Amino acid sequence: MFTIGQVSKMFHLPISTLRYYDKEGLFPNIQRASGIRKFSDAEIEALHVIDCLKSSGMEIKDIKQFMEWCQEGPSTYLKRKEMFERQKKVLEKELQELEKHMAMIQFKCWYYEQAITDGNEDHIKEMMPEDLPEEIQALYDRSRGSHEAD
Amino acid sequence: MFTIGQVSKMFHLPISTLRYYDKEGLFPNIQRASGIRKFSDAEIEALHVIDCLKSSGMEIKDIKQFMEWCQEGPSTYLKRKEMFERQKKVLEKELQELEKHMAMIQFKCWYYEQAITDGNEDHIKEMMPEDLPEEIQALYDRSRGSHEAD
DNA sequence: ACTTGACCTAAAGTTAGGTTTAGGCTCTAT
DNA sequence: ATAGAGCCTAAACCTAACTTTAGGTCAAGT
Repeated sequence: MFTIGQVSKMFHLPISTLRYYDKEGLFPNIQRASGIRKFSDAEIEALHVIDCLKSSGMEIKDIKQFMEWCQEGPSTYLKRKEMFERQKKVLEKELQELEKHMAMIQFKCWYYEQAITDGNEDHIKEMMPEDLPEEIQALYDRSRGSHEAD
Repeated sequence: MFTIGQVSKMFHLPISTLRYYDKEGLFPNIQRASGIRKFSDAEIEALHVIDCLKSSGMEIKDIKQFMEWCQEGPSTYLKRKEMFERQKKVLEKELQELEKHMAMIQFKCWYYEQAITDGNEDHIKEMMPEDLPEEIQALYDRSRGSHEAD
């Protein structure tokens, strides 16, 4: 069992945020000892899940919904599973985007390194349609994959 | 050269958002023909960069700063390169988090599949400290990697 | 006795990133 | 010539997710 202050340090979250989460119904079963919140394993687990679901952009109210399902017992197993499967797809898409953006950033790092070496962008821009070093070209192409291709 | 409507479709961004970006100074050199914005290659490239930088959580005002550096010419090459290098680190961290969260989601998918099969969570919870199937244990462990280990 | 630290609430305030509204201009096709 | 499409601005509005404020309880140490 932990106090709000301990949990705050554990998860690097302000106390005010934990209270806000509680108020929003994210710890539907939290116990209290004369008014003071007692964070048990259930709430710690909830916070891991919150971290995970928030990272894929899920809103507080939908996370709350999940927490409510957890209260309702076995009848909601399927809903809960489906929800994680949906989130899996969201994360997969996010991962793809992230890789695209990483390629662009690597390209840009190379680009500015060259520009610094050359003192200008003229040389690079001449190469730009197709005459980039193979590896760099690959980064560039990856960084624009599918903008109209969906 | 494209109109705002064409660009809106190209990037799947509302027209209002493009105008907002312009107002915030993200297209510092955009040309106009009798009041109407003309999006050239420079602005299209800017939008690719905006997409990329926004995805790592960079704020509009910092993206604006970058666009201003682009206006200032060769004297800012180093700043621009350093900025992309910082963002690279941000994305790398994001990638790590994403993988952690993916592991948790996969674990949860397995968990609820089991729960549905068993009709309850009792069996799983008994296994929970250490007796999970090896592959599942690996997911679980990855999903909690480094919460106090920093 | 009193100060300090850690907890509590309700309610107001903040911020970023848009979106909507209201009004107006200018082509083009009917 | 008039209706519709697509462009424009300024300014008001919106929302989620917090954060801050103001005021209060309670236990431990000095």
